[in-house]
Amino acid sequence: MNSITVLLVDDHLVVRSGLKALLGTQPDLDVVAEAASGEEALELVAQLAPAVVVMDLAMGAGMDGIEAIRQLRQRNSRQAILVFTTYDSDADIVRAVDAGAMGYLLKDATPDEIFAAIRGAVQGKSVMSAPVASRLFQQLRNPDEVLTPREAELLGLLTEGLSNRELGQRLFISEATVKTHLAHIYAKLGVETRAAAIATAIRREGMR
Amino acid sequence: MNSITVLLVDDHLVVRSGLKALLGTQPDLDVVAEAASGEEALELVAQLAPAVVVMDLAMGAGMDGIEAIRQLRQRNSRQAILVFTTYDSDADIVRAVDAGAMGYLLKDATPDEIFAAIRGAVQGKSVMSAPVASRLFQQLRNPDEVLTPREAELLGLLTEGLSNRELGQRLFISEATVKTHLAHIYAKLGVETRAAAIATAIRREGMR
DNA sequence: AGCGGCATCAGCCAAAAGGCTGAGAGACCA
DNA sequence: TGGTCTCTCAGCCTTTTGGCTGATGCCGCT
Repeated sequence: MNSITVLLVDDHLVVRSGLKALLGTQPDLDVVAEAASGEEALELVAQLAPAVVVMDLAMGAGMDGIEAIRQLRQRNSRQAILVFTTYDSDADIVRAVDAGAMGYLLKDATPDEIFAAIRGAVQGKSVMSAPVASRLFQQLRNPDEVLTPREAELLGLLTEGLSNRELGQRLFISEATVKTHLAHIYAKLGVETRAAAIATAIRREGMR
Repeated sequence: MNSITVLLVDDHLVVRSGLKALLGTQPDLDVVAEAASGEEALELVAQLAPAVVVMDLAMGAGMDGIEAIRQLRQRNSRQAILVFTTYDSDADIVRAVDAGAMGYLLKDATPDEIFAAIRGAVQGKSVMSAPVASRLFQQLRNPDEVLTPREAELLGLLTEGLSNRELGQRLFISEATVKTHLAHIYAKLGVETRAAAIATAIRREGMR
């Protein structure tokens, strides 16, 4: 019947045309437009009101995917938003779901997974790749491992390579307090040294 | 005339088909095969002897792109190898060129750039995206800041969060030697602590 | 009022990391 | 052959980190 209208958002032309070619093999899926940036996506959604938006998170310049999702939600548009990206970083997943994404697919998903996700999304089903799902579950199962705001702040500075003294100065707290926070952070991250903390933080939060 | 035969190597189906669609618009470019892994690529090159191999560096499982390039070179095959990847990390660029890549393109390159690169590659020209080129130049201008192989190896392990003792055990060298290497690495990276070294290494090398 | 979570700080001690100097072996190159 | 680079190792000393214990004030919830 009515085919499902799809908007593709990805800053890489190659990915867009690949996805378009792929979706073109399905009679019920209809790619009505492509956007190379978040801004473009917002415009096209307003104009075309596609049923599904398939969106990459990393966008070269300007608004990133997360922000685009958030803005789409705010304009209470009723598109189902599917994240389609290369990386499965904890922070990205949580932020995307939080911003209002219906599903989260990795770029190495099989065609069938992609089709199923899009069809599911319009029906309100939320679909995600297996590795993504497992990460989400882990977040939910271990709320103990969620950093407090202050700890997160400290961890952020930690990944810049600051020493305890510098951390203290930057946050206007004593070195003793810095050490206390660090101990908590290490425990929550499951590491024992600041080096490991930095490594896991940068890798798992997708910090750059 | 004789069209240019191309082999695409990328673990993402979407990227492959996008690239294929793109190259399909050019009468003189002929995608004769696609590979999803380094191993597959080696096989297909042996069978089909394409004129150009367009290869992603990050391959999900098994042999990565760099290794594939190296092996292709060792089998003194005469393909021109073009790297086509998302990130422009210093280490990747150097390693790819070192392994024998003819060119280095980023995935946000325009179609024309991609076409030109492929055509240039078969003629022995080496082509690279502007940001890539500038990084390479910087490397050439500051040879003092280039890590030795051993140092790079150590830095790689460092970003896993290992201690000096663990580094030594892993590399079969004494802790004293580890500290020597680290001192050199810090000097070259322009940092003073391992924390900062890890931070800059992960961020600038695109390590994950 | 009481309890728990959060942020703050202190002191003590052991372990790890970092700065410095010096040095030998092998590879490579002019 | 001599110079340079790389990798290897040692000792010594200072600074930094990390582990542990304990403590205070604040806020929010019951």
